[in-house]
Amino acid sequence: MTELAKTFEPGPIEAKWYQHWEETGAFRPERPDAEPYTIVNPPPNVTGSLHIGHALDNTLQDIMIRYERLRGKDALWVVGTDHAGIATQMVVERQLEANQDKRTNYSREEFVAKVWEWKEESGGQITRQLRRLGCSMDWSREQFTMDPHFSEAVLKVFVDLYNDGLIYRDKRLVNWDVKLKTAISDLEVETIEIKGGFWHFKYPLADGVTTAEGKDHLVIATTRPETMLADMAVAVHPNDPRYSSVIGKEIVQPITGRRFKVIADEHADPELGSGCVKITPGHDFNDFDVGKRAGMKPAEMLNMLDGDGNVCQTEDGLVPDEFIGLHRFRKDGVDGARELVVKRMKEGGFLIPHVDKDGESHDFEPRTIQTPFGDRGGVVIEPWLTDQWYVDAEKLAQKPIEAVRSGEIEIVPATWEKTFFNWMENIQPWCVSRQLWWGHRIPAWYDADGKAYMAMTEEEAQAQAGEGVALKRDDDVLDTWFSSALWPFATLGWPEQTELLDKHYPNDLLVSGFDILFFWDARMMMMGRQLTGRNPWPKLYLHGLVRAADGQKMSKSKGNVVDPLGLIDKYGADALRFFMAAMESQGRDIKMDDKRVEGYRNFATKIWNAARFLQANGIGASKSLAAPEASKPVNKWIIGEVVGTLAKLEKAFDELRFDGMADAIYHFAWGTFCDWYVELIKGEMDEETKAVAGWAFDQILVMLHPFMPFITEELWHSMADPARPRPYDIIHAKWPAPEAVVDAEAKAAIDWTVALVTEVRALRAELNIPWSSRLTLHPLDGGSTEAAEALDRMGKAEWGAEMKTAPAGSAQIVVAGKSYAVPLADAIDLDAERSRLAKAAEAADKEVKSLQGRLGNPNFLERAKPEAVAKARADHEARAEEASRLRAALERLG
RNA sequence: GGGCGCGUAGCUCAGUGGUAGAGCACACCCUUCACACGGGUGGGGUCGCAAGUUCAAUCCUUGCCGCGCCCA
Repeated sequence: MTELAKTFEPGPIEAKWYQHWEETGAFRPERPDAEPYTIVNPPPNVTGSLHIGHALDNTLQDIMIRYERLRGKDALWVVGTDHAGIATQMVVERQLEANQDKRTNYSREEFVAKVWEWKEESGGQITRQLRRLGCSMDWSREQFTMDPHFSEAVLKVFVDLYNDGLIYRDKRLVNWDVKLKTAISDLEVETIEIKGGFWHFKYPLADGVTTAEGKDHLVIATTRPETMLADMAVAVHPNDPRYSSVIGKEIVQPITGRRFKVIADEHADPELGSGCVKITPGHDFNDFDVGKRAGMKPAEMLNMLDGDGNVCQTEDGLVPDEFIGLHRFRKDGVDGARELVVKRMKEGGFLIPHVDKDGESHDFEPRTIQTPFGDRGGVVIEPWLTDQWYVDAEKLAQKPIEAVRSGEIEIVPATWEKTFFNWMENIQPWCVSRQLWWGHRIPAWYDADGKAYMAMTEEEAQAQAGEGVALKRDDDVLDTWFSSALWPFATLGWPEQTELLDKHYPNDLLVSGFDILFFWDARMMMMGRQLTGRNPWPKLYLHGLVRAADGQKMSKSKGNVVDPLGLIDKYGADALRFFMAAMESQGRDIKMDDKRVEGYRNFATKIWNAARFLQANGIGASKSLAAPEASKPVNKWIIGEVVGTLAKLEKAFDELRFDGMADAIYHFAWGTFCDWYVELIKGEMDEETKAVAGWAFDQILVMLHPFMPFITEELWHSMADPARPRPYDIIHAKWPAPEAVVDAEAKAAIDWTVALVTEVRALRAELNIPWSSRLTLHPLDGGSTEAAEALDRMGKAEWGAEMKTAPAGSAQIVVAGKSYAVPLADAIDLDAERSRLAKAAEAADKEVKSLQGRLGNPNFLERAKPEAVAKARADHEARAEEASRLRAALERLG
């Protein structure tokens, strides 16, 4: 055995073993004939660094992988990074900006080359950090979504889906980010409430027409007055009697002079404001639908903004010159189109002021507006009319919906299924084109007439178009999630039918945060079913968020981000991992709690010191996988406890109850092995005991290994005799197989010993009896006098002769219904002893009373389950016995 | 407005149709030869509120109050 240092220092041990594992290829040993077990890691952004959420996500996966590896499976944990289109492009653009440079100073090829350069130098920081956490992924097959084979798969998927009619080009409103100048997915839009205004305007009716009430105008209200420049209709509800006479009549827009119709549409709510709504189909999602219903084609819809969100001339040329080039609304303290529109309308007498409750007049009514923001750019999203590529998500969603409904795919915890169905059943077309340079460029080539040719290469496209036809490739790239949706199979070689793919696809489990259920998980299901005909995995485990100690979401802007590497430096990776497991109860968010991490660091130290004790007593590595032969109750008992713990642990693994796993191993190792077994065997170190102790400790190491890989590997080796080193590392050890059962007799005996020792200790503590004074216990009614050794060592007490009555000046204890007198030579504190006994008697009485009440109720006897009645009877008898013993003891005391 | 979840010891969280558990914190004792990052012993909860179902409710149902998240 290698002698252990007095204190456990995680740092050097972690570095040593991780390097050893990686160098020896330990993360994926050759196991060609073993049953496969596969998890793909959610690929972190190549720009990312390890945050606490990654620590949780990856710890849970590593626990599963290490567990299955110990169980002998060919465990493969696929790892890699994601090219993260927008995020990565932003990083490199910011770098350029820092040097007064910008992207557009370069050609596309030059810029993309710069991004690659950045990726090689600074990308993938996170993969180094995952190693600090002890994650055992297969680094030898590390992937990147822009790798050649992966990129080829992406393009193939695009072409195939297009040919299957599942991808199409369409002119629709998209969520346009005016800062990043690209379309983004509706999932990337965050709705935030901001303070805004609600303006009311008069829209004059043309040609002298008046309403039923005799008005020569309609009143419209809006939170976005600037869009007036592209208004194309005013809508009223078809059943609104106030306006039925003006439907089909025309409005003259005061600023542009544009004439357009009053149309009937149910979108106009008669209860809301005046009941009239201005319609700007090119700049509002609702209005777009209204416009389509009114017969307008997307191509005819007016657009008044450019990609930067500045006013441009509309197709009909009616926007006054003074508006052209203005920002959509006040920006950087400079008024924009919104402010000028209000000013001109007011000057023209078309603004209806808002009168507040104090009778004061204002241009607008202050309101809280639900406003869409881009989650990356951080600016207000503009609904913008553009040509984009769309995936027919509705069709692709069908199979995954059925798979989850039928149970082919299990979502854990199941509460997420409702959310999943709700989204999948109302899924919108998925806009997959992005106006970026970094990413998978869309494999579409256009001829002069705008006809598109889909092909893997330009040559193929040219062949389709015919010789001599001038082609131009689509400038856009694909949404990053489009490619990461292929992760479970393209990382294994798909579309080639490789051996790896055959063995490891479908995967066995996916672990992700619930925040990417739609972004990623659902899309893997869609792509998996469509492209491979199979579900990517049968089980999806969703965990929550790690929150700051006060329950707030962690964010850089709040400055409450906890760095997992800092926690590892302070407490060790094993402690952080154990914390993550222990706190992960299905679905709940985890509140960060350093004290708890510290507690698990202490747990690691406890294990460390237990190993030191065993070593000092000549106890080393076990010689067999099965439990050694045992004759002594204490040894039979601890073997049975291992069996019980293993059962609890495996059940928790089966149910993905990480907190249950942690609880089982923690309580066995500390509460059972260290607190009782080790104490009980002190001074009884015969060969049998040494063998059992060494075996039991090995079982702890192996069961703990998935949670605390570093300390267990270190102790695994240091427990071995240097002359006979372990035949394998613990990472490749065999999962416990005790081939033993719980011995009920031994268990009863040890339980009794534990109760005895606990009673004696309580007596000492409550009566303030110093450990220097030895006690003698006299049975009063034939109670057992076993376990003298334990009583001596752990209670500093010994058995005395049987007595009929307790002598004066005795304290008394009750163990398993039998009384013992404890004569105290020194003056006994009678009051303390009396109150101690009275308290115990009262507790027993209270329960007796409650059980009596239940048993006295004929309804209970008749209707309750027989087991419940039997248990109540047994409990009543035992507690009544105990109560009477305690009362008797009290009486004897006088 | 729709959906989901949560309110259990001072704190962070488990849990079960038969009168509640853990860790931390707290109090007292202990430098006992593995461990003070330790050992021992305790105190502490009308399980958010109200009704209902039941022999029995912290657990099931409904309503209310408070908090959080997602979607429109």
